[in-house]
Amino acid sequence: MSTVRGARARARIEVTAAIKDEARRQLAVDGASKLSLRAVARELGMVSSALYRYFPSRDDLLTALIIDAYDSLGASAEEAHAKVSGDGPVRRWVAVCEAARVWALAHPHEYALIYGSPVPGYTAPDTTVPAASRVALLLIAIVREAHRGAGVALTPLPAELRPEARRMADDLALDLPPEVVTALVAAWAQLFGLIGFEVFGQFHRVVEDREAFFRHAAARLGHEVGLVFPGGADAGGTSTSGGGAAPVTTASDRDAPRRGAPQSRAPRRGAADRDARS
Amino acid sequence: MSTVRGARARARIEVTAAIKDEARRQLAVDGASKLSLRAVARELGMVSSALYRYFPSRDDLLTALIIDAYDSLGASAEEAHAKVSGDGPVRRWVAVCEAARVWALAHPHEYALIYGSPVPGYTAPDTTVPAASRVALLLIAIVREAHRGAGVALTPLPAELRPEARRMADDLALDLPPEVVTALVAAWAQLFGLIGFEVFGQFHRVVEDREAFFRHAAARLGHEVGLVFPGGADAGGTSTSGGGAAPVTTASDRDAPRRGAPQSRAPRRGAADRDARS
DNA sequence: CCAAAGCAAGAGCGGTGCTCTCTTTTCTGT
DNA sequence: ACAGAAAAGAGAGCACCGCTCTTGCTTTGG
Repeated sequence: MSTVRGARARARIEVTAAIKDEARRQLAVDGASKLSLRAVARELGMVSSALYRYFPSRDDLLTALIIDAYDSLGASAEEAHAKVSGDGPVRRWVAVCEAARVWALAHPHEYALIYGSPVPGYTAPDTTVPAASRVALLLIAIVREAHRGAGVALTPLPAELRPEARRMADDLALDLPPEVVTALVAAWAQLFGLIGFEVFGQFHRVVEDREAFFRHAAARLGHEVGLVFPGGADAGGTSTSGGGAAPVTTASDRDAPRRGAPQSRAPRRGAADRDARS
Repeated sequence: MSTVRGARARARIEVTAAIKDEARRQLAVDGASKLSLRAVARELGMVSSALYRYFPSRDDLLTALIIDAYDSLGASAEEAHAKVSGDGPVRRWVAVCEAARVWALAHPHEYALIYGSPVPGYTAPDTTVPAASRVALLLIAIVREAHRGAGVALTPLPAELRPEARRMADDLALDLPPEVVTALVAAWAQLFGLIGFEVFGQFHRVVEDREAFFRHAAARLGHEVGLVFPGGADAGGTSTSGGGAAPVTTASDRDAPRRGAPQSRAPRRGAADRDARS
């Protein structure tokens, strides 16, 4: 009953997919705000009114594209994560961040659709929530596992933020300390700040080697959420001292004890963290 | 030069301002993509074609609005900075960040215009650059002064990033070490990541006490660029040691399992419902 | 004072999202 | 197997959009 529900049902699925494909194609050319039902219909050889049999309005088509974009991004991130699932948390964290960046650069207009300015007069329905959460859930899972496994390094919260931090911890991941959850939410937003600036061209004439820059920034973000850098390499294997964990030099700031011996018994391929990729 | 150049010239200036005002008003209601020259003209009691005497196209009107928005944001930030110019670098840093956030929340559509998805088919002319740089220059100035004064804490860079970091340092602020410039650029993007997520509704049902959250995140950002926290106060005055600088305590070390085993990373539906833009 | 320049108005072009009606095709219950 | 229901396409039409071009009127500077 579920497989072939008749020629009509199958045709509907196909036409729906064709509409979304053509819409996505136009999206990549003209951007979301120029998405035109008539143009899509024209390209598909149908008449504009016929599209309304499939999507009751332009906004509904947009919603479908948004969900697809979230899912595409989420799938990319999950796939990248799965590829390094045996590695340490920092590496997994950076892998997910990089996957998000790569996806965004490959699909700038779809990225704009989901993380850019909201389309005015349009509010995304709750149907988008599960798809939208995938990357965040991945990040949470990485940090949670790091916490469960090797432990995470905590940064104390100011008093004024403590109740809110506890609330967020309750909402999002009950088994993580509020300090970590707070840092995680911030890192989540900051990650897409980095990606957005690159995709939207704000780094034009500012950052040239954007891949290296992003990798470093993502690693710093990972440190910020408390992931412990094994073996002492932030990202290069050549940095001094124990990891990006603590500032190292100049005047005033003397650093605090790191957890774990800096160089002792790299549990796994610590230092080569990212050199393997170049 | 701007003295009375005849009634006609003055009228032109006034009408131009009136058009921009009305356009801004519509922007705040309907958003950038719904900006309609005809509607502006209608509201102003003129005919649509007359507007083209003042702005040769819709995009040129948009450019004018963009520059105004950058300038408005920049002025807000500079004003906030001036108000705390006697304080330490962290305070000034956070003040500028908060000013940007407050401005963005007060002018969400103008914020979307300058930091949201770029309008497709529209590329901002170089005329926008000076206005767009004001906030960044302010952040640079704060860090530079902190560096000259109390010294900043450095975070070592990975080898692969060093050439690029040096290049950025040369471009942006010759008298700052590359490590700081790199962190500064990252913090700049991350700051607008935080603001953007809040303005665009990504924090809906995730962060409630957004002001406290932002203040903390901004302070962490300040630390990340090497600002030294005086007296150990993060934002409220309860943090230990030399500032939010270093992780202080570690989380559970309870049964750290051997990490060879592929643990299921059970995402476990943890009440994680967030809303994308609303 | 008068030609030149600036300006408003109107008509018009091709485009948009969307609705309504009418016809054709496919599915389904008896 | 067939009639009725449901789904789908076609086309006309509405009100809007950005933008262009032509036609007159007003201001201004030499």
